[in-house]
Amino acid sequence: MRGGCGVRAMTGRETPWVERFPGLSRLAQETKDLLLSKSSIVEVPSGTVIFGPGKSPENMLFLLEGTVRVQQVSDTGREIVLYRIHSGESCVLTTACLLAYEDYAAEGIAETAVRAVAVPRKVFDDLVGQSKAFRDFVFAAFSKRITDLFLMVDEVAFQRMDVRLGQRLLALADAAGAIATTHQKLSVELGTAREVVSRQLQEFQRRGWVQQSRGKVRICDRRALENLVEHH
Amino acid sequence: MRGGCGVRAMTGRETPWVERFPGLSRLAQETKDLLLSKSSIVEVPSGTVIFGPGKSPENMLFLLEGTVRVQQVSDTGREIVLYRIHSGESCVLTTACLLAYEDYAAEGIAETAVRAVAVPRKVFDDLVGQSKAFRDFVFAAFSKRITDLFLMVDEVAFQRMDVRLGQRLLALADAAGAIATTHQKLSVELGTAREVVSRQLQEFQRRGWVQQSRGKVRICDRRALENLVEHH
DNA sequence: GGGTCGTTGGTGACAATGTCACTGAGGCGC
DNA sequence: GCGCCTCAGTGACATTGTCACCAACGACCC
Repeated sequence: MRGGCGVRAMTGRETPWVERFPGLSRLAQETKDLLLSKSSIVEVPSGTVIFGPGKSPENMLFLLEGTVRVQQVSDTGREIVLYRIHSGESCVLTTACLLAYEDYAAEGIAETAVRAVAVPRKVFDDLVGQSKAFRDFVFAAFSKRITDLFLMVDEVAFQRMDVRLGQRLLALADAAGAIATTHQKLSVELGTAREVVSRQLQEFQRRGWVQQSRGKVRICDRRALENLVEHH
Repeated sequence: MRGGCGVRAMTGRETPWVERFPGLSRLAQETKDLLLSKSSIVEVPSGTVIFGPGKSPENMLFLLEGTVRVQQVSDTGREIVLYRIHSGESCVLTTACLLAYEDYAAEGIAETAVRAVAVPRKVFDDLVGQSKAFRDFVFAAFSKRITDLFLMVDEVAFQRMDVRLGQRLLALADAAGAIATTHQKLSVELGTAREVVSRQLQEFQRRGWVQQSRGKVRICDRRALENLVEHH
């Protein structure tokens, strides 16, 4: 599963990736050709720090497979997950930000093995100039990110910890309700302390909503958690 | 000072506003002309809700004078100031966001009398397509906003209240160190409760750092507050 | 003047969350 | 087994948020 990590040239033989990319498939053929010919596909293994303080990326990335976790590292030593970039989404904004401002404290980490299209800045800029459809794609991505960050601020500032933990558990669980993570990692998700997560999980377990074991949490009563999240 | 609130056509006789707008003055003359001919100047009185839930703006705004306060209104009834748009900056991102997503909870309020240039969406899109300089301007605005929001999340999640209050007092004070505001308004700035602000201000006063009176706070020892903020 | 009312700020009790120091349990390599 | 590291549990305490209530002030009316 965890493929190589080099840069691979496009062959053009297989189904072009643009078509499988929601939001880009409606570009003009001419635009697609430009995108296909001037970009390359990169693969990075899970755990790679794609960008971070002192490490700016020189390309715009469009994720084909995998997820990238973007988190803020505070100078107090604590961390909080800002958002994730999933396949079908782009790193555009993050990249743009980091190019514009040197003193950022956010980092992007490949959470799984990642396959992405790397588009050079120059090509990206040309595309924005040429194609209205591409512009719409880019601005929609920016907009989504900013509104999400608005909600993030709202959540961090005003939401109770039990509700936020419930949300994350539901979001991170697989179909069977299992989550392979530690209390420490969950605390980074929420930007809180490990002890707080431990206490909340104990309370959830006491109520029979989850079952804990070392490095794992299993949701037993999804309905109850959803109810908690709903009725904030 | 509080002028009319209508839309006024550009006369073209006075110094074009583009020139006084940092970041736009380096546009090509052709681009400037397009911007000048297709946009209008609007004036709104202090306190006007420029956009909010259920009230999307149909134009992109470029602020010539005044400031707009953007705040998130939580469904719990609490509020927090997200950022301010000052003269020389644009509303682009906010506008873009709100157009893209209906269910937002942010609102923009004219904090002073505001004079701004209203650019129709179509013209805005054309400009982004035509001018690399305009693109750079827009992307720089987006980038700045997103990195600021990153810092905002960091601050809300990890910073102590006394430090955050000290920061705001320093930021809001005039040259003489005076701030005309209530504890309630300060609590909205920080997204906290009024009682918390009252307690912190009392502590600051006890230490001789500020002097309180009804509806006013005066900074007596700016150095001390700066020291608090520095040494987080 | 006196009365009424909304705004502003003060207070105490309590709950929720964050911080710190420490403990012990589980897993892994040797 | 033994040592070592990660992971989780615990209690004491500080900070912050919530709630209910009250007092002071200013604006307004009579």
